[in-house]
Amino acid sequence: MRKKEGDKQTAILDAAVQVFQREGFAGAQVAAVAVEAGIATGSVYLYFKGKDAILDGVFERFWCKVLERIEGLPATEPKDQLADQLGAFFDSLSEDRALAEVYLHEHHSFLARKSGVGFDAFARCVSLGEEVFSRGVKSGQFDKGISVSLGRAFVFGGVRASLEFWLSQDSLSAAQVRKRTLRMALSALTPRGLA
Amino acid sequence: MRKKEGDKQTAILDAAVQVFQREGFAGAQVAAVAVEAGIATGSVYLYFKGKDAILDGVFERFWCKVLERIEGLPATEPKDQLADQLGAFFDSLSEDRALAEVYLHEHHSFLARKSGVGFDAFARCVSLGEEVFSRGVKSGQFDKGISVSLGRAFVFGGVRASLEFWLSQDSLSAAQVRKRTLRMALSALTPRGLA
Amino acid sequence: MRKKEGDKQTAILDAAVQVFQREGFAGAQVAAVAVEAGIATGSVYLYFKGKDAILDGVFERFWCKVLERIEGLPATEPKDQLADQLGAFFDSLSEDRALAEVYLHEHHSFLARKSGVGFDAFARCVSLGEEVFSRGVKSGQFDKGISVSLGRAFVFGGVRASLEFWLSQDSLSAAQVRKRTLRMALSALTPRGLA
Amino acid sequence: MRKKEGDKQTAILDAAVQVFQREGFAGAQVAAVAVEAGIATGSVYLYFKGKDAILDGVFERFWCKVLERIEGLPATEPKDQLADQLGAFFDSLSEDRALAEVYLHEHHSFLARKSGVGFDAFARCVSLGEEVFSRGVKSGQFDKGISVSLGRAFVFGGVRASLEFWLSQDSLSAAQVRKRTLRMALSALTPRGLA
DNA sequence: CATGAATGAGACTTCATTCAT
DNA sequence: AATGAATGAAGTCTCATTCAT
Repeated sequence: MRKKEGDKQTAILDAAVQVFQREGFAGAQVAAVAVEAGIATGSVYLYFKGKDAILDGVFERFWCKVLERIEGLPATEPKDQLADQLGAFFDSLSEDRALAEVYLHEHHSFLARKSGVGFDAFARCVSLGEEVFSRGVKSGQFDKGISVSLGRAFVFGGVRASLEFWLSQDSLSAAQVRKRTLRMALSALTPRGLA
Repeated sequence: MRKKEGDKQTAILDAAVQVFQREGFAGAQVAAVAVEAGIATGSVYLYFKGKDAILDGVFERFWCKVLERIEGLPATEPKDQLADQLGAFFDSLSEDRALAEVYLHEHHSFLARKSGVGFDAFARCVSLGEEVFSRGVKSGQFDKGISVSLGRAFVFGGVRASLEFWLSQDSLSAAQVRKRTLRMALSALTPRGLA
Repeated sequence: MRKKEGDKQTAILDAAVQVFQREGFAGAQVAAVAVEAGIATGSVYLYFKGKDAILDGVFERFWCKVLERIEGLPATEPKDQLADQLGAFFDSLSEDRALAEVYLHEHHSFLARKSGVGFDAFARCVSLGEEVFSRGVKSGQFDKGISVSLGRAFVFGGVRASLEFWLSQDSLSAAQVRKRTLRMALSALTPRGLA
Repeated sequence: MRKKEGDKQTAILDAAVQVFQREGFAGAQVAAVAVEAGIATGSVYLYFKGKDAILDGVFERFWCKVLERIEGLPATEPKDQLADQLGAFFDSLSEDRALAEVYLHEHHSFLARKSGVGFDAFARCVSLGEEVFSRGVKSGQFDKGISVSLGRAFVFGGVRASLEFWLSQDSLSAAQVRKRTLRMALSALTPRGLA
């Protein structure tokens, strides 16, 4: 797990994801992260202010990547675009099991701080999602009886839970879970009674 | 002898929910729980083996209550029964904001232990949900292209996220969130293309 | 291990010996002594002021018994009488393995307090031993080059160690160890050069 | 990096001996040992796994020193060599009153663990003593009617008791007690009837 | 006398963070 | 910049003792 000497910040984040997954954030020791990153304990503090900042760093990197993907998506039909957005979120986590577990267990404490570059990226992702949702509502593709933020929260939560499910089993592949999850997500937002 | 005054076990659980909400489980001190419960620190250990056991106790009480509600539901149409089950889950949390927050933040560590009376109750709730889902799939009400456990996970996660949303805002009442959430949940599982 | 209801003090002492042997004095809980004695924790404090007092009680009972035996010995030749005294000490411990272990491990803390009925009995035993030793020195049976109290301490310590040895093995019976130990003890005090 | 300043391990052991003597092992606080050693409480745990390990460390150092002395003794007549061995043991303790008291009070708990470098050194000392004893028995200098291990235990215990005696008084010097003790020890093992 | 639930001071130990090198 | 030994505050849990019943 020796990282390129040139990027200790990255090495620390990678190490942190591994250690946080194994021990949980609360149970993880900064010294263990340092060992995993192949550097000295004290060096961690040259790159991060403290333990919390490492977790923030993990999610900052994550959300910036997701944001990048989402912003790179072509503007298509609301339904398709929303599916692409949720898919990007799903993929960003399913590509890294350790990160996915850390997300499931520790993301709430990241959100609680409500500030920082990472939080802004997160908020922007949410915002982009809600924009697409709004467009869909206007065009009648999405149920207008659901508040936009509630709808966004619901499908987001559903995707999150699907990931958790995927991690817990071996029968379904990430692709299978992804496909079914997106179908459910869109279905959830689609007005019923309508064909 | 000094008799058991009232119900200290209950008092501790109630206190724990408050303290865990305020400080988070990791940040909460057993001494603070004791103060909140109006007893001495050491007394907590007469009722719970340790700090972890208190958290287990909180969720054991929660899931046993949910299970009781769910088992008390009449056997109706799969769609209705599933809505009732998810509603019971939603209600059990929306009735107690502090418990809801503790649920959102700490439930994963409860699940990680995978044992105890509380876990059994949780597993039974999951099981009951999947049974209803299965029935619905057979009767054609639910999409048969979704694996039962994935579908259950998705809607469960959606409801969880709706609760989180509800806690974060003031515009929508619990009843409103509940109603829309259940509609989304059922929609998610309903085959599309069907009228 | 239920004791006669009439003598809880005795029951507590008997129980204490068992528990102190198993756990050591420091590791023993008063509650465990109470359980072993078949009474309530609080009741212990009706008979003993505290945990220390129980240990004192154990050794008080022990030394009073030893004193009784020693005082009951006939006045004979110093060599024989000293052997009888040491034998009485040895027997009082070898008759009760648990007590012997407690003696070996905890007697020093009993002595450190230097007061109480038990300590007086102990001091009297020592004194009686030294008297006989002195007589033996005068009559030339014992080495006059050894200070009386040092000689007494040495043989006492030797007997103590023999007991410890006896507890640690199974080849030699108590009687065998006793016999050889007394021979060594007398030999230790007998002037040499008389070869 | 902060280099190891001096020898903290040694400082801790020295401090521990003082504190254990004053308070007894059970009553001693790790914090007090740290203060006595002039370091922070937490630093103790950089050198020792826990409180028990400190006590083990004290006796490990002690027995290794005794072993070194004993192994350095010239091979002479069994009587002389045994006297030298016991003398080395006596000296190692009489040179440090605090250590002697700790030995008297806490050595049994060290032995109870029956493992570690210190225990091996102890066992080796015992073994060397028994070898010499055996040789003496074969050459007729020592009483063949005493089991080797019992004889070793007896004289060992006698020396231990003499040390305890020496600590308790002021009339006899260490040298005087030593001389008389060794005479008694050898006498104890010498066959009688050879009068 | 008897009970045993309750108490709460106190100890061990951990670990995020610092800083001399 | 890098190191890792040192720090010391803080928290969990124990258990001798008390006292209301």
